Amino acid sequence: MRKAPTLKDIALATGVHVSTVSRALSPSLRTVLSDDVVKHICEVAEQMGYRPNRLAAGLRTRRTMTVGLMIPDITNAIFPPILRGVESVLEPLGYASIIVNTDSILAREHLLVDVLRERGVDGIIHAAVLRNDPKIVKVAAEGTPMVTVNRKIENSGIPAVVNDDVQGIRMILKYLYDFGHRNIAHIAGPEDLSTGRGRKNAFVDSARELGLEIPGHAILQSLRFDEAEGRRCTAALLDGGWPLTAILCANDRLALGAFEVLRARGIDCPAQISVTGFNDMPFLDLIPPRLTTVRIQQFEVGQVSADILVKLMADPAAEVASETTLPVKLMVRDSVAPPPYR
Amino acid sequence: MRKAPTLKDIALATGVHVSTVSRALSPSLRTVLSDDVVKHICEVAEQMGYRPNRLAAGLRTRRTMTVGLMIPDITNAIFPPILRGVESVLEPLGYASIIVNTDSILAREHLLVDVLRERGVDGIIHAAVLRNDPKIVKVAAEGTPMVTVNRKIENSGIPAVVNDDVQGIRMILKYLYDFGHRNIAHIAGPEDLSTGRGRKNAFVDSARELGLEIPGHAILQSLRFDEAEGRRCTAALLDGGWPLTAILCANDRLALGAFEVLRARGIDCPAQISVTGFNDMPFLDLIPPRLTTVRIQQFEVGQVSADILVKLMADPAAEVASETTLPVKLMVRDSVAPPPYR
DNA sequence: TGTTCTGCTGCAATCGTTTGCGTTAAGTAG
DNA sequence: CTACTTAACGCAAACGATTGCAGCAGAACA
Repeated sequence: MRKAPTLKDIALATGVHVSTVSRALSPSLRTVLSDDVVKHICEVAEQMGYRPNRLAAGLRTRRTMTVGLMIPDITNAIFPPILRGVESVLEPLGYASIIVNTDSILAREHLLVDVLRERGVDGIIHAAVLRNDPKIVKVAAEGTPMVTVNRKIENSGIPAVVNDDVQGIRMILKYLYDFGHRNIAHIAGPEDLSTGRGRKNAFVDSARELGLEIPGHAILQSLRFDEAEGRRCTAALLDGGWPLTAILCANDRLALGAFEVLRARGIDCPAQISVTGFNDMPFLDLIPPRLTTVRIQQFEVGQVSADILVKLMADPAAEVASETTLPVKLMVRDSVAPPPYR
Repeated sequence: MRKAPTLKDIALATGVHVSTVSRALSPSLRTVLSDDVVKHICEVAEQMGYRPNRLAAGLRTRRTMTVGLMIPDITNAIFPPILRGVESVLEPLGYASIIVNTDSILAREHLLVDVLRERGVDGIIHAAVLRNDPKIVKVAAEGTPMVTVNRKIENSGIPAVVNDDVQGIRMILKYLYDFGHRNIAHIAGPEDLSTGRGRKNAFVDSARELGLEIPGHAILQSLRFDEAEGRRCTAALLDGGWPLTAILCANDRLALGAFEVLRARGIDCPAQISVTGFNDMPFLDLIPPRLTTVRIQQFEVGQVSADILVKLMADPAAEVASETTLPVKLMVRDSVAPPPYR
């Protein structure tokens, strides 16, 4: 194991002081040196295969050029595109990312945020926040640049990049309405996530605007954004006896769970019951009956949040939008049809 | 921004030397101190919210407790489960992971391996290696603990954790054969990946064992493991005129591409042409005609590779299996049927 | 009582970079 | 020819933690 060359090694090889080598290798400081010294040092450094030690530099400068990305679960297909969006802006700038999965567990989240801080991340992109979380707010307030994505912590002062949930729910509810649906149930996302609650509120408000009478028991509360909860809620809904003709799900995975239950019970979707989703996760267009859903801009949401984080890392006091809302788009596919004639 | 407390701060608060604090906080060294001093220091540290600075510790000890994970592309659905498998063993041990996407581009891979080394990772799990890659071999030889997963660098001395590709291909080819298929085409994976070449060799060998005559033009060479290449190769295959009755694809995404072309041309799968995949990626069982494929143990492959890496990081000279092959399993679904009668 | 041992803690160097400040020599002006 | 500016570089102190070694006390022993 040959030891990696350090500034000192280069200094020794070139006969100058390490501080001179340091300056020669820094684009902004090399101007104070004479051109030929810079050139010589760079050549030797190159030839020795010098790579700066970010640990040492970070210790001194308090900038590690690494950021932390907190997500609920990387196996959830909507997060990888977000990460690539983040990476697309951060990597060219020289940042690396430490990615952690919180599994939406508060204790894990708190543990992991410390894992990130111990490693001196320059900032955190948080795609897994709960609707309120004092510890995270405290970390941000103590000076760690942070932006939340997809979700937000309500009036926390932490910049958030979100999708236009209200508009998305409104569009898709209107779409169902226009097909003639009046008895529309909603499988809501978890209460402790801003997306869960936000979409539910949007559902209630939009329903009122449309003059729909939605009884309380037609709104089911899921505990997680996954297929199992989709199944549970759908079954409960069907067993409830309300003559629903459509189910508006708070996300695609809940809708996939709904598909399963309907299929198992021999209920045709969309002929008998229409189903809609939210997010438009990958491969959805290959799974029948192709789910009509709302497309969120996953990659872009990552990009925008990274852009903001970069600004914040450059200047923690920078003025950035406290909330950036990206437009969504209705993806019309096959899971919605007119309600059956009765 | 309140500065994070350091050992020095605790030392000041407790009236002892920083070295004493350091020892008190280290489980292995605290035994040399008197119990009450340890207790007092721990209490004060706890109360001040002390978190060790891994940068500083890493600079001194050359261990950062972070590892690098190199994958081709996180949006490829088979990698997230692998990452979770890796995380399941590394995180409890206190390791964090820096994840990078190489996009299977050599130049990016080389760049990113330096990104990891600059940050002083204690080891690298490499799920994106090309079949041969001198630079990576050099990095490993210079002492960076490394294990490759899913793929391998042939006789490089780098421990590899792979799936039993040979057995998988043999099983699925036999499965097709037993249905009566004799004209079986193969869409092979990229030549520069060990999985691509390995599965192709396994196909050729297994075909010979079964006494199948497979003409050279029935083996199409894809350039990437994706749907677009699956489409291209399938189209070329169909246009080639060979009366094939089945297509054995080197992975699921190629098979999904094949599905598309068959559907577009009005060819029924499996009635007219059977198709098989490899990997069993998530959601595959929801996409019709449900693909018959080979399941690899994604999570486990991650676990095992992390286990090995841990051993290597503890002792770079540790004796570890140079190649660990995990068993695969045939997933029988709906995309295979007997060849049409002619 | 003097000596040795042992248990506990302090000292200081070290890891590799960065950076404010001081020093030197060359260059310019008077 | 002296004085003073400026360019170019060296010095050394940080950053926060670890760790070999030294020192000091008290205990045990002769």
